[in-house]
Amino acid sequence: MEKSTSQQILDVAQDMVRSRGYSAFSYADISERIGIRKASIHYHFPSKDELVLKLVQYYREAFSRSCDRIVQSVASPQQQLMQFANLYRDGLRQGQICLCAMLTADFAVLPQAVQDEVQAFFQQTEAWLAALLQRGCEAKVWPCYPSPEVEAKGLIALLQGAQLLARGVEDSPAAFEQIVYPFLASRLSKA
Amino acid sequence: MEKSTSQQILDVAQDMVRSRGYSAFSYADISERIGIRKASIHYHFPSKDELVLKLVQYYREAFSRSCDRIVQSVASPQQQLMQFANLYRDGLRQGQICLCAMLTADFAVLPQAVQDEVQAFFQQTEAWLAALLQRGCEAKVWPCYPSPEVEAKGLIALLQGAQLLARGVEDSPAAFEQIVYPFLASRLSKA
DNA sequence: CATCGTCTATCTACTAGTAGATAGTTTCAC
DNA sequence: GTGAAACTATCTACTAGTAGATAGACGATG
Repeated sequence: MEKSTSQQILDVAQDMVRSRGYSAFSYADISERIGIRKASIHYHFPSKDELVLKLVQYYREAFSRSCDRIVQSVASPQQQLMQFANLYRDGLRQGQICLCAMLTADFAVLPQAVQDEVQAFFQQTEAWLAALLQRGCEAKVWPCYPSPEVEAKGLIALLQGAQLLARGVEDSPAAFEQIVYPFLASRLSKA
Repeated sequence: MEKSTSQQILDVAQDMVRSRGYSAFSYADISERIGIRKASIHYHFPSKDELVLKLVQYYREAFSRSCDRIVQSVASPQQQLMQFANLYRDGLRQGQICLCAMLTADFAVLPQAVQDEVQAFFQQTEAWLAALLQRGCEAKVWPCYPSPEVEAKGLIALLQGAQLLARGVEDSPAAFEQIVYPFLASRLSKA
């Protein structure tokens, strides 16, 4: 069974926003990519704002599921942290950065509802990462820093900044790893 | 003496790109802000691409001068690093992030010449910061990490990511400090 | 008078969004 | 079951507005 039209629209829109940004993609672009007329896209998503809002909600759920999968499947906190970092690395192969990182750059031109959803994404991600850091601290696999929340914010900042810096380099995933891995190694080693 | 028209254009364009992004600002916006017709802006900068290219060159020079000032004026490497970090904090009050961070988000839609200039900016900044880290290491004010270049990349990634995360929060500069300062304190302490 | 900077007026291409029609499916009353 | 009504998903054709860009006129300055 093929994907529904609205799902195709969301997928293409996600790719475009993550690689080009909110202001640089249009209904005409989507229309061309999936072989459907502009008006048909408006049928599924009446306005661009609504499309992007749905997009962020959908992205937040998918990202949340990825985090759940990490928690459930893998043993050590170190491995979990590694997998979390690799979530940010993997989009780079297609020239994509985190949807909400891109939308944060475009923050000033977003409608309020989308801004709120982006903020909610970050709070959720920070909370998840802070919990992971806390588990690792309790399991004594890395040092206990004063505030797991602040530590989580710092890590997410690093991951997002590394995504930006890695763009425009020929081998983006490798550039990302070069920045992120030494940091993870030194910052979260047992000593 | 007032600023020249072309300088006014560059200043307004810089503000707009740093707050809204490349695709979300227009000649019409600039025209309105400085009270001049669109056609007059084309007289000074025939195309948007040329305007943005000049903008990045101008920004690179200005940023470079700020770095020079830091090197020359202040005593300790710690203070120099702090001032460098604060360069990234200060634009946040006006909702601005680093011009080249924004343009990296918009990377896919930029003409080649602008992409090259943005890359050059990062290389220059990394080199400057790596040199500062090396001086601090030799002066034994902080530990010597294996590669100052990689360390510099990581720091810049953190600063840019922190800028993104701090947007959309009510007091952005404070949010920026909350992320960056603990990191600088722990990562670059003498022990 | 010639250059500089600005203007008005215009252009083409594109933007998001709408109107109205249509083909195919589903629902439901009889 | 049949037929009417409603719904889904698409289309063509259009709107009003904006994008970057250009041609040519105008006034000032030196």
